[in-house]
Amino acid sequence: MNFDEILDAIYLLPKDSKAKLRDLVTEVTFPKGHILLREEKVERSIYFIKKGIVRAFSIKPEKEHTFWFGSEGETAMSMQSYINDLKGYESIQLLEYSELYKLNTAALKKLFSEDIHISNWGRRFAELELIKTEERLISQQFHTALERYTVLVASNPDLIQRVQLGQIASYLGITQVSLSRIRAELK
Amino acid sequence: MNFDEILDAIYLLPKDSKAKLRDLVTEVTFPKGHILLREEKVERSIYFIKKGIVRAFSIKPEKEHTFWFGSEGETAMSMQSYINDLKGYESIQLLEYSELYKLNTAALKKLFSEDIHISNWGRRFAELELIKTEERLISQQFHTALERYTVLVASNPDLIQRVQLGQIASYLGITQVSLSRIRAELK
DNA sequence: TCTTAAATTTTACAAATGATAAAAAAGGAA
DNA sequence: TTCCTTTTTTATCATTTGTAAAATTTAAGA
Repeated sequence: MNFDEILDAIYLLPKDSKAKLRDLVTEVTFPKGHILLREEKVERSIYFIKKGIVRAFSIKPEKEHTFWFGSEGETAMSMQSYINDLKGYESIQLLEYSELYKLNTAALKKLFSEDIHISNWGRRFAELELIKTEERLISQQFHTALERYTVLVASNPDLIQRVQLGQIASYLGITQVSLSRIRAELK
Repeated sequence: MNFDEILDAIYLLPKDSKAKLRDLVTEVTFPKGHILLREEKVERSIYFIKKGIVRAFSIKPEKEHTFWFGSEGETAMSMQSYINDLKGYESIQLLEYSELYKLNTAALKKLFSEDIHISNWGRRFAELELIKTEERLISQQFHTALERYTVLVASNPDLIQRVQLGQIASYLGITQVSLSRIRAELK
C-alpha cells in the first residue's frame, strides 16, 4: 500500500495538497523487533504502515500490556504525543520487518493551519481513529472474551498466525492461559 | 457554560467563524427522562450540554448497557451518525432536566469545507474525543473494577450522587452486585 | 406520617478467570 | 536431524465475578 493509497483511504485530497504531504514524508524500514517509539517519550512523528505488523504496548507495574496491533494502511503513533504534545503511554514495536512512511507532526500541523483540504484530511483521520477506538471500547466492555476472540479471528485471520498468543491475550484483556482455554473450547 | 465557552474549550476560533457556528445553533431544553436520540437511527444533530447530565446506553440482547455519561460542556451525540452517517448503537437519555445547544451536522460539515478555522475546530473536537475514548479503553482493559470505580469517584464525585448504581456498574463493565461488593470493601 | 414502590445491599451458589507449575508442542540454529 | 529455546497447552487450586433471590434501605406519593 503506497502513500497515496493510504492518504486516499482516509480522505480524498486535491493533487497539490497531496503533493504537499508527500513532500513531508520519508520512507523508512526496520527489522523485526525494532522499537519504533518509546513510552514516556514525546514522539515527534507518526508512521503509516506500508508493509508489516506492529504492536503497541506499555510496561505498567511489572506486566506488559499489548493494547493495539497495526498493519498495512494503519498508523503507528502515540495519540497523546500527536494530539497533546505529551509523552505517550505506549511503546510500538515491529513484529516483523516493516516498511513505513514517516511524517513529522509539527510540519503536518503547519499544513493544517494553511490548507483547508489537509485540515479536513486531519479531521477525517482523527474521526476514523475515534470510531475504531469506540468500537474497541464497546467490544471490551460488553462482550465476553470468547466473543472478542471470535470477532478478532474473523476480522484478522492473519493476525493470529503472525502474532504470539500471549500478546493477543493481553490485547483481549485476558491471560494467556484463558485464551488457550478459549481456543481449546472452539476446537 | 454558554455556547462560546464550549467552543473555546475545544479550539479558539476567530470571531467571525464563531459567529457562523452560533448562527447554526438553537437552544433546547428537555425534562428528566427525555430520550434525546435513539439507537438504530441516523441522528442529524449533535448536542452540546449547557446544563444537566445525560447517559448513552444501548439495549443489546435483553440487557441495557450504559457506556457513557456526559455533563456540562460535553457533547451528546452518536459518533457513527456524525462521522459515517450511519445509525448509532446508542440511545441518549437525560438523567435530569437539561439545557442543550443543538447543532445540525450537515450544516456543520458544510462549514468544514468552507472555513479552515472551523475545519480545524472540527479536527480538534474529534481529537479530544479520541483521547477520552482511548483513556477509557486503557482503563477498561488494564485496570481492575475497583481501580476504575475509585478513579470515577475521584474525578466525578457528583456523578455517584446523581446516577443510579446499576447504570454506573454497567458503565464500569461489571454487575451491580459486584459494584456493591466493591463499595462495601471501601467502607 | 404511612404505604408502597424502587433502589441498593447482602447472601448463597455456580461459573468464569487468574496464578502457578509442569508438560507438550513448535521453532530455530548448529 | 538433533539439541535447545521459546511458545502453547494442560492441570490444579484459589480468587473473582455472575446469577438469582431475599433482605434492607431509600425515595415518593397519598
